[in-house]
Amino acid sequence: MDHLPKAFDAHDHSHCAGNGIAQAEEILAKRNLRLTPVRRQTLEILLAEHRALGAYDVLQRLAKAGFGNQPPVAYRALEFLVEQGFAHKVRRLNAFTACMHPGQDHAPVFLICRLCDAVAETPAAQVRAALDAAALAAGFTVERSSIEALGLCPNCTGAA
Amino acid sequence: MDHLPKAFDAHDHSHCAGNGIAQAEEILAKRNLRLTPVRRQTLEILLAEHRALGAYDVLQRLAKAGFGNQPPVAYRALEFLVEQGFAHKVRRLNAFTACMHPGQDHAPVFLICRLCDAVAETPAAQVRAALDAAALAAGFTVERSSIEALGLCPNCTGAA
DNA sequence: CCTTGACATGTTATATCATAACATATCTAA
DNA sequence: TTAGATATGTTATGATATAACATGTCAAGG
Ligand SMILES: [Zn+2]
Ligand SMILES: [Zn+2]
Ligand SMILES: [Zn+2]
Ligand SMILES: [Zn+2]
Repeated sequence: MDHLPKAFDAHDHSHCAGNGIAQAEEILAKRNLRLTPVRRQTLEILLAEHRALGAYDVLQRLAKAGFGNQPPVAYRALEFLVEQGFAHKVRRLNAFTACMHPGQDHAPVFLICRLCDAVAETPAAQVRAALDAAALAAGFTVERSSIEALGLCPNCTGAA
Repeated sequence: MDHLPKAFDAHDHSHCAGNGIAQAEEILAKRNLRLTPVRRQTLEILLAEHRALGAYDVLQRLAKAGFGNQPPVAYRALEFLVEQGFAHKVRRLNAFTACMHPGQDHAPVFLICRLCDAVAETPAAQVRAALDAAALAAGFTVERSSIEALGLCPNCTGAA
């Protein structure tokens, strides 16, 4: 089993975090939008782990870093990151995770491990195509989609 | 465009409701489980429309029908119906909808119209297969999945 | 400069969604 | 007919999310 998503594989995670911030800065500069301190910190919080964090978890960490600790502080930063494509909301978890391919237009497919809570974003083209075809047959136009699988990641498959 | 899902097409809706209850009764009898008054009423409430209702909407209707009006009343009935496969939770909406193919083992794919709120369940085999393949490539074992599309139904596509 | 308008943040309050825990009632089978 | 299992009622609280408004920051145009 090669080419595992980073979330399921040992890797130099400092790259993930560093790249995430760098790409966000670059893309936002092109769009004339600002990666303000709260937004930056929020993205760093999400990038710190390959899993999804609830808004209140994020809020708590923001508060520790010296930002306001009222819910809108977290929700606004998260909303911005989601709109700009640097984070996604995982609906099954009511939680947020950093996007692993910012800049590339993509509808994410999430694999969520129910044991270790790892969240991986996996290539979606085929799944999207199948969904679009099913929708088309029903005369339905897809604008946004959430595709999420809950199960066991490779590391937890044995331990089940 | 033929073979539209009922949710998007004019149809004799009394069949949907009647069949839904009848099938639930039959299946539950086989399983030695009971379609109690609250459960039955809850299923009727969900079957009444091809859309998803929040638990508190359901609760309000249950209260009007003479049942308790505390949240657990609705959540327990909904949980039972979901476990037994007569209803699904639509995660994007935090809401519940009656299953259109009870008895058949299936992971649903939902098409949710953002204008008229109609929710249709559409054939999922291809989409599921694509998702399973993507997961397999990542060494991930899918146990449950939610696949939901938000967009415009055939009736609302023009009106957009 | 300095004003002004857009954007961003802080804060209060409240809305919405969901479950824990325990008391009471009903059904089923020994 | 009584004991255990299942179901319902009720209180209380937890978890998630947004509305509304006050304050602060910044960058352009005068
Ligand atoms: Zn990493
Ligand atoms: Zn895992
Ligand atoms: Zn119908
Ligand atoms: Zn519609």
